[in-house]
Amino acid sequence: KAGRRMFPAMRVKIAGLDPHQQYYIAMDIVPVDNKRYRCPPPPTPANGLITWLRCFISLYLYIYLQIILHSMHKYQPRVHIIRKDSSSELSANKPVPSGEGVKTFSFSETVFTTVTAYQNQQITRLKIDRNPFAKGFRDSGRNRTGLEAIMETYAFWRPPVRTLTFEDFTNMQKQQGTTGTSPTTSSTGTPSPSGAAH
Amino acid sequence: KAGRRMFPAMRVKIAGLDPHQQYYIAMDIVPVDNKRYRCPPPPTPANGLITWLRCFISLYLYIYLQIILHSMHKYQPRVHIIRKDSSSELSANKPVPSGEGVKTFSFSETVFTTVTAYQNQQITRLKIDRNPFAKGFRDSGRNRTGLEAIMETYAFWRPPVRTLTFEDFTNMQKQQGTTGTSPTTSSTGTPSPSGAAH
DNA sequence: CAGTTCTCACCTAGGTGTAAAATT
DNA sequence: AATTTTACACCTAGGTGAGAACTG
Repeated sequence: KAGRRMFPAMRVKIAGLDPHQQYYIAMDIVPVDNKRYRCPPPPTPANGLITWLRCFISLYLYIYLQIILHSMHKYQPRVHIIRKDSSSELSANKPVPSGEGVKTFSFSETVFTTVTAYQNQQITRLKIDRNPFAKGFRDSGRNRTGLEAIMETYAFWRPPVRTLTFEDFTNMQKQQGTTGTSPTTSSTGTPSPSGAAH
Repeated sequence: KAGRRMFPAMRVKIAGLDPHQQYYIAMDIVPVDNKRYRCPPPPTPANGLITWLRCFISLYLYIYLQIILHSMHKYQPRVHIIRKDSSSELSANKPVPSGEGVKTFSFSETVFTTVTAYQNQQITRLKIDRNPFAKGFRDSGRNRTGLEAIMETYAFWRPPVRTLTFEDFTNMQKQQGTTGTSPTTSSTGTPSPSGAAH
């Protein structure tokens, strides 16, 4: 066991795929630059957090990627949708293919900076308040109430991990069939996950 | 949440598949008869337990099936290997197809009887000694030692749940390619998981 | 009374930030 | 001095059988 889990997690919603076509969904994380960042890190636009909240998500797909990042650097997660017939071999070690039948999406809202210790007290509070595993550090004095609390609860709510069933794929195909034709993607995520040191 | 997890879990090892062919692996549980069993249940052949222990298992595939069974009945788990080109639609609700390209395996060692309360003290001890979640009830006086303890540890050891990666499939295909040609299957399992009542 | 359901203490398994210690 | 590593208390999440309570 090495490194720590990314939080909040990268989440994407995909619509408009061709139900008669098979696709690969790939994800990677690429460096934004070669700079080494020092404290305090530049302020991060956290207002995109709630903006992208959506209520209906049809299918949860958990991928445990073990990605090694360098600390104190900026990274950009990307999502790739690859039509299966685009005859390029897929491998975890090779770069994602490009060209016809391959679409890559990256969102500036999800750029994050890796750290081993939080340099900013606001980031610490954000994570303590949002991550259920950090409940032990929560300041019960400043509890959020009402709609705000509910929204925050649902913003990062996730069902327990499970393996997909045939019914999931059936429902997925049904839902894909009811939408349009051109690929659309939206994402929810924030900066500031802690990264695993090399 | 309803019912309880099957323990020990059904485990199969498959070899001899054609690496250039795609397959579905399916599993179901069928009733052995319509009888309703009463205490004490007939003695179960538990000696097949260690007999089938194997050291090399290349790939773990976790499937969380939610199967509803009736209590106090006997059931037989089955495993199906279905060549993908056998053009019959696969569904969780329809019965498994049969015919060319479909092979079904069932092992009498894995027949089990569903209960809501253990009728046999030996079964209780078996489960307490083997299931890591029941460690709290273990009688530390009768600890097994030496090779026996190691074997028992490995007999039901399982890695943490994770999603498969491309490398897993790559390795899987390599390993399949090195073995023979005709499908072979072996299984480890014992009777007596507790079932979810209807 | 035979079976079933429910609650509970006790586990496994692993994700948090903290603070001290180690490293560079 | 800045950064990383490590051990730790405190969580989430959920799987055990025991035993009480419940049901027909």
